[in-house]
Amino acid sequence: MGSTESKNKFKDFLLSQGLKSTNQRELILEEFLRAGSHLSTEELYIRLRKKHPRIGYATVHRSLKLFAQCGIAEQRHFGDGQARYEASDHDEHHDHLICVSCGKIVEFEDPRIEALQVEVAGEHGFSIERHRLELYGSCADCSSIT
Amino acid sequence: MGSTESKNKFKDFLLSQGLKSTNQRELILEEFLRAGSHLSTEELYIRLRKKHPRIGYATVHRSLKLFAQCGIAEQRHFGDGQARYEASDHDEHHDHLICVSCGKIVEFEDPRIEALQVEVAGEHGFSIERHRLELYGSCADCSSIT
DNA sequence: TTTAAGTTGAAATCCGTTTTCATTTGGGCG
DNA sequence: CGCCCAAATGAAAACGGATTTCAACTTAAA
Repeated sequence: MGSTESKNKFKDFLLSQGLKSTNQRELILEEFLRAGSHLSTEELYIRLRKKHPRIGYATVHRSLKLFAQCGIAEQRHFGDGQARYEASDHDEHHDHLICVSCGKIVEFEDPRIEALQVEVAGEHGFSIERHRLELYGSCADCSSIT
Repeated sequence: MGSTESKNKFKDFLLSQGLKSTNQRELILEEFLRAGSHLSTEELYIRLRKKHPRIGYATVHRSLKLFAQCGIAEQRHFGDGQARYEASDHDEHHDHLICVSCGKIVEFEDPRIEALQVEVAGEHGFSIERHRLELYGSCADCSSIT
């Protein structure tokens, strides 16, 4: 999903919900799209603060929730106790490789794994709505150092 | 891992770390093993409280951490913000199916998925230490109701 | 026993998240 | 344009689970 597309989708969402388009929301969305994925609320807040010191943490938090509601962002939890948000591709699901050493996060996608998930779930009578797959280990850089 | 085996492993662990075997720790471990898996600290605490009102939440919390440290339990997070613990099988890894409707948790294991995970990680230069795979959806019971 | 070190439970603290509330702002309407 | 009201904002407070503190109490080794 492109940057312009996300912005339009957000505007439509605000309109449809009777919510208002504000300067803060625009700034936050822009920074969110610019910043690359997997940011925590805190990280995004700090980035914004540099250029726009009057923006409050609560507004960043609330905006991220709105982004998630309208489908341009997704909330993730990688076990460090913080919620992280990533811009969503929407038609393209993906999973994550996380380096336990340097924290690098790589996205991947494998239809074979997805297919097996559906199969296994079926064997237990489940129909899957969504899933979470995270692989934790060492990336190439960190493996070579040790 | 059998119940007796876990108890012995815990005792060995305590000894090896210069920690003490106490009545509370025994009670908590017994109730933990009896209770079936995926309990939160809170849930285990409530169960214990019925028979042993003098046991404190902090002690339950600390004991569960010890169980995890010595390898007889594993901590899990299923996205409801609470840590849950399960007795660990240790040589047998498994993943989870979670019913979003009734909260039922089913364990499963699929070597084909595991193999693909290793393969995909390798393509990105990662070596996997551990992973998390959770499938969220509706179980057979809940699907048939709706 | 005596004693030093570890443990306990209640309460306090931590820390990310979420809410409150007084004030400000957006934008529809005359 | 200005008015007005609902929505939004930001600072601070509240929240909730996890963790720590600390004085009193156990454990187990000598």
